[in-house]
Amino acid sequence: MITVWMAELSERSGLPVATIKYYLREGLLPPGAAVGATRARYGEQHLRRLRLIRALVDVAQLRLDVVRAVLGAVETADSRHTAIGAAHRELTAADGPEPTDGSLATVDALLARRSWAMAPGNRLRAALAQSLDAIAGLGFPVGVDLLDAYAQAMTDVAEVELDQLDNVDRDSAVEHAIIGVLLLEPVLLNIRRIAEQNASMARFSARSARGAR
Amino acid sequence: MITVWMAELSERSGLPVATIKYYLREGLLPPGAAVGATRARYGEQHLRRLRLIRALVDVAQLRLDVVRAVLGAVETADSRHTAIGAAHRELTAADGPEPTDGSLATVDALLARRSWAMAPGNRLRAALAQSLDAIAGLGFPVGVDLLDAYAQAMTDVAEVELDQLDNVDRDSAVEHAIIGVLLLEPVLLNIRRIAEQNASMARFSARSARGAR
DNA sequence: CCACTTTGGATAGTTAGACTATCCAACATT
DNA sequence: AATGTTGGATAGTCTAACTATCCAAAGTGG
Repeated sequence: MITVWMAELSERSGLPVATIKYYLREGLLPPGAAVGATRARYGEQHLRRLRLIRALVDVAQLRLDVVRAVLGAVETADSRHTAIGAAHRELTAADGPEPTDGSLATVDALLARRSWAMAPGNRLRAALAQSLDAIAGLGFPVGVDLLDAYAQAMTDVAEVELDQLDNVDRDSAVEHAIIGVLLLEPVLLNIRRIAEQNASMARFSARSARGAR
Repeated sequence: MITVWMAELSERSGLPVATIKYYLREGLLPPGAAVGATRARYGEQHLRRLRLIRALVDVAQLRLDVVRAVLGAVETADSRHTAIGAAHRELTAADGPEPTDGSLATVDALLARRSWAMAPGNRLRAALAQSLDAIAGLGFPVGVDLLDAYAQAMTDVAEVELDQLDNVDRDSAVEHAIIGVLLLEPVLLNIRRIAEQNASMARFSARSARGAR
């Protein structure tokens, strides 16, 4: 196993030594193997962890305390299935206003239509209800057909995503679970924006053509 | 038209007077109608704007400078189509590392497969490539079949989303465009997480059953 | 019409998050 | 033995988003 000093870890990760020390202090990076009181060696996994942290911060826009929570929770998971669940659990913050009964009912109806089961304490139910409330509070409630379209689309997507996860060796399953849950979000959202622009442009041209006729 | 003083605007929006003054200074909220040097009246649109700002900050996690840019850009748009485009443009920040040629080629191939056109300067192309690079940099490149699944799913979704936009009166089209682009993102992501958990659970149980047989 | 309250506008202070820099004593290298 | 790097502790910086204070001009109640 290759091991390196702090200086090289800094160089290879592209992060200043001071920042790596900060991550060590914050418990985001496990300490290196101590060799005497003022020296420690770091391995390949430290480098991989640093890169993962940076990706979560830069791409997924997570705060460091959330990164620590996700990393810790996923690490203690004993399977891909529980790893995904743990990642979701840590990412679904229990903050903001309580969801209304109406939005909770909407969510439950959606779950029922798709025969989706959900453990009693799962915060995703409340989180979805909260995001519906936020929109309804602005006067534009989300229609049932849009919710169904989202649910159908995400059902299709989830199958393909899990296919990918099956082809991964056990060691990197944890990292892969985090990547699958978090880092694919911007990919999906960017594609949504492109699709929206194109669909919008198609309708716009169609309307102009009709108007000009 | 109903108009109110600062005190009532604060009360009805739930925001402290100091915060509303801050938003006025920052140009997020248009000034009220001045009545003398130390008095101004605010209308219903100020209240709606404040609620929209809070939703963009709390739900869509936008920074205030981005909120200002989005609001400004969308307001000067002359149709729903251009409003959506303007919102996307302001949201697609031109930061981070340059995308690699490989990821750009992957994006272009995807666009070609779906016959999606894109204006030359559109930053969405680079943004999508960057998010692919971030994942590839961790050693788990995104497969073409996953990209296609995302593209198909988002194509379906975009049609339903635009159907909603058609049923909206001209006045609130701007707000609706912002909501459609930004506030529906958390809804979609929450549904994705629920769908993933269920798909993951289904496979997990299937595997356990096979193992126990 | 006069004491009292509210407001707009300006300015200064606060808090949280994420670093960044400095020190120092203990090693290790030359 | 001189020089240089490291771990560990501590303190300082920077930005974003408020939050608080002040003050003079305007209303308002009596």
